[in-house]
This record gives sequence, C-alpha cells and structure tokens, in this order.
Amino acid sequence: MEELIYIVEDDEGLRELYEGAFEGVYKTMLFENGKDFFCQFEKNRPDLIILDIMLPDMDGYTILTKIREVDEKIPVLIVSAKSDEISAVKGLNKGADDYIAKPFSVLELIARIKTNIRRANLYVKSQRGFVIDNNVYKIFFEGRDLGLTLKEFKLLKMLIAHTGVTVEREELFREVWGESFMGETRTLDIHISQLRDKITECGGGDVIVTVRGIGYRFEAQ
Amino acid sequence: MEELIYIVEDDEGLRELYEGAFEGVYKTMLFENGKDFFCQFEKNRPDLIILDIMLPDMDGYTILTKIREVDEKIPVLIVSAKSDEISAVKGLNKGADDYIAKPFSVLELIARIKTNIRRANLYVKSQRGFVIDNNVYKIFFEGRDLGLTLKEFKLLKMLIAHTGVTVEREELFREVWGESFMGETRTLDIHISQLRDKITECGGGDVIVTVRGIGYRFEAQ
DNA sequence: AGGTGAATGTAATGTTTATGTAAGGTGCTA
DNA sequence: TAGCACCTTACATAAACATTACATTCACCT
Repeated sequence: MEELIYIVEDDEGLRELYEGAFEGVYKTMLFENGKDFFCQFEKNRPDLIILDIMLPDMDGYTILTKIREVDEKIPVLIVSAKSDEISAVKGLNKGADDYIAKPFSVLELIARIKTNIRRANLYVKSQRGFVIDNNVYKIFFEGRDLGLTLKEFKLLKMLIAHTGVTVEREELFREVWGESFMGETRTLDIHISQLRDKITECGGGDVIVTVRGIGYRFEAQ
Repeated sequence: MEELIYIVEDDEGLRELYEGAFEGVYKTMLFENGKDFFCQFEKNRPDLIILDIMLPDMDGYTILTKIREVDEKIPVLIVSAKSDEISAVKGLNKGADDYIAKPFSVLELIARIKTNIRRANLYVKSQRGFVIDNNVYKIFFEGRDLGLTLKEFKLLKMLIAHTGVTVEREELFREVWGESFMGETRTLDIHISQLRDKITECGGGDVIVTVRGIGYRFEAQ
C-alpha cells in the first residue's frame, strides 16, 4: 500500500497539519512552490497531488494546467481558502479531480484522497517508478515501456502486488501458469531472468530478489 | 455529447431544480425510489448517477453498495441534507465518487458532474476522427464511410467504446456474435483483418492493436 | 577455509501457439 | 441467380514459450 502523495503548500501551519494527518497512512513529500514541485514531479510521479491555490511563485491553476499537459490521469485535489463557489468551479473545470475548501476536516480530506486513489487505481497502479497499466497489459519503468510478454507481465504484476514480501515459486506458478503446477521445470527462472534483463534495459535496478529455496521478492529501494 | 444522468431523488422541490438546471445540458431521468431506479438501471446504464441519501424505501448507501456490486466504474455523486462530515466520509468510503451537501450551488453541482464524467470518459471515449452513426449503422473516418458490414460495425463500435482498453476475445465474441461462444474459430481474426483493411483504405492508421493472448484494443494516438 | 551438491542464472535452441490473411464455400436476400 | 455477408479451410508467419545444457552461485558440511 503506502501511497505517495505530493503536497504543494506554502502555509507553515497547514504543512504541519498534513504531516501529522498522513503520518503512517501515506508517504508524503511537501513543496513550497511550483518550481520545486515540478523538479520532483518530472523525476517521479506520485499517486495523488494536493494543490493549494494560493502560492508565492505561480498560482495553483497554472500548476494544474501544466500537470494536465503531461498527465491527464493523475488525481489532483485542490485546496483553497476561498470558499466561494467560483474557485471550485474554476478548479474543477481546469481538470482537477476534487476540490476541498479551507477550513476542512482531516477526516473528510482522507476520505476524499482514498476515493480518488481508488478510482485511479482501478486502471493503473504504480509502485516506485513502476507503473502497471491493466488496460493495455503493459508495465512501465519511469515512463519507459518494459515491453513484456503476457507471462512476464503477469509475473511482474504479481511480484509488485506483493512488494516487500517473498512469493513462493509454487504460488507464482499457480497464478501465472494456472493450476497445473508442472513439477520440475526451469521455466519460471528463465522468465525471471528475462524480466531482469528488460528492467535493466530500462534503467531499473535490482528489484527482483532471489530468495533461495523459497521464491522471489520485489523490492523497491 | 448529451450525456445521460439518472437522478434518485424524492423531494419534489429538488426534482424541479434538477430538471431546470440540466435543461439542454444533460439528458436526465428521475426516480423517486431505489426500486424504480434499479429497474431502469438494469436495462440501460447512464453516464452518471446522482443519489440522494434520504429516500423512502432504501437509503442511498444501500443503493450505492448495490450499484458498486455490478458496476465499479460508473460515477456516483451523493447528495445529502446532512452537512456533517460523517455523511461525506461514509458515502465516499462506500465507493461514491463525489459528495455534495445541501444546500448546494447549481454552478458547483454542474462543475462536479462535468469533472466526474470527464474522468470516466478518459477511459471510454475519444474517437479521434471516427464517428459512429447508430441510426444508419455506419462508421466514418474523417468523413469517409468505412463501408462496414453489420458484424464489422458492431466489432469496431465495441472497440471504440473501450478506447484505450484491451477487450478480450471472448468478450468481443459475446457482444458481437451473441452468447454462443463457439470454441475455436478464426472468424474474429478475419473480421479484424477486414476492419484493418477498410480503415487503411480510408486513410486511418494502425488503430486496432493486437494484445497477444488477450484480445484487441482500439488506440487513438 | 575449501569442497560439495543443490538451487539458480542464462545462452542457445527447439517447439508450440496465436494470429494474419488469401481463397473458396455456404446460405440468405433481393 | 447475382450479390453480399459470413464462415471455414488452409497455410504462412512471428511471437511466445519451453527445454536443454552448461555456468554460476550459495548454503552447508567437514
């Protein structure tokens, strides 16, 4: 689980509120302005973005527009002190996924985050640079298509779904190849080997760890 | 355009408000209770559902849960008089896509509807030069009639309806040929091949992508 | 330490399967 | 009976997958 959220907020009080509220629930990164945010955003995409409308360098709408130019799917939640409806309409029309007015309740904020991530994850899941797109049966690392075959796709998807947990060889077999677990064969190893090659080609590190005698584990640094 | 919205609302005042607000913008159907709603919902699904929490027969949460059992994608917007945050959290946790408290502003309501439909449509529409005319059973690319046969029409329509999403061979069979999925036959491939020919003849690109082992996908670049 | 065997890595090769498509057949409709 | 839509057959092809064979690594034993 442990989704990654980027928060663009300059108000010190709110920054602390966010940090407290998300402690242990979501992994967060805070940015004071649009410039810092985009610097990081280009490197690694989060699962959701919380955007304050009033910021020192560029206003939230500008940031939102720029985000939508490169990613029309990522959930963006707008936060604003202006509780008038004009702000809400403007933000939503520009492609925000949700809007919440200050002062807001932490409970509702979390519920809204949950909903927006749930919705986005129906189609696409991501895990530290790896993005699984179930619509097109592809997995990307930092935007690059790994070019996986069906078996490879299922295998890596399975491993990523259990990030940090070792998955037994037999379980992998059952899930990827079907019920018929065919005794002794090296097929699984070969596919893992292929996967590693393809991940390396796309600049990924040693994310598939061998657990001798047990199986394999996906490890995001 | 002209999206279809189902509204479940028993309060007469609000019913009139909705009808006025959506006049000419969206096509609407109003239901007084959950039973009527489901009767219609089973026959034809709308683009979005507006759900009042307080209803005579079953409450909105029950309806929401039942909707989510059969369709986890359709956007559901909850409306409630209870402006306390507990309602919002409850609704969103049960799988609502959005929440709006009475009394609400019509402007914001429409903005939220727009956002929710936009989001849902990200994965469903966007035809890129392809126009489907259901009245005459024809599909045009950049104004040119592709000259499709009925099966080809249904097939391409189905693929376009799921733009960006891979549709499984079996699903295509069920939808285009009917329930009788006839084991092993090459008919589907031949029709796809025909479709590709006709699209190419009319200047269309490689819009039908093969997903080996799964099915086909319509892709608008 | 160093040796040993089992488990795993992987290159190369062989096999299977899914799909593309041409050509011709069948049966309906006008 | 001509024309059309649709299906089947048949073969070609390429991708995916499995197997073999040998190399390497690691855990464990002495």
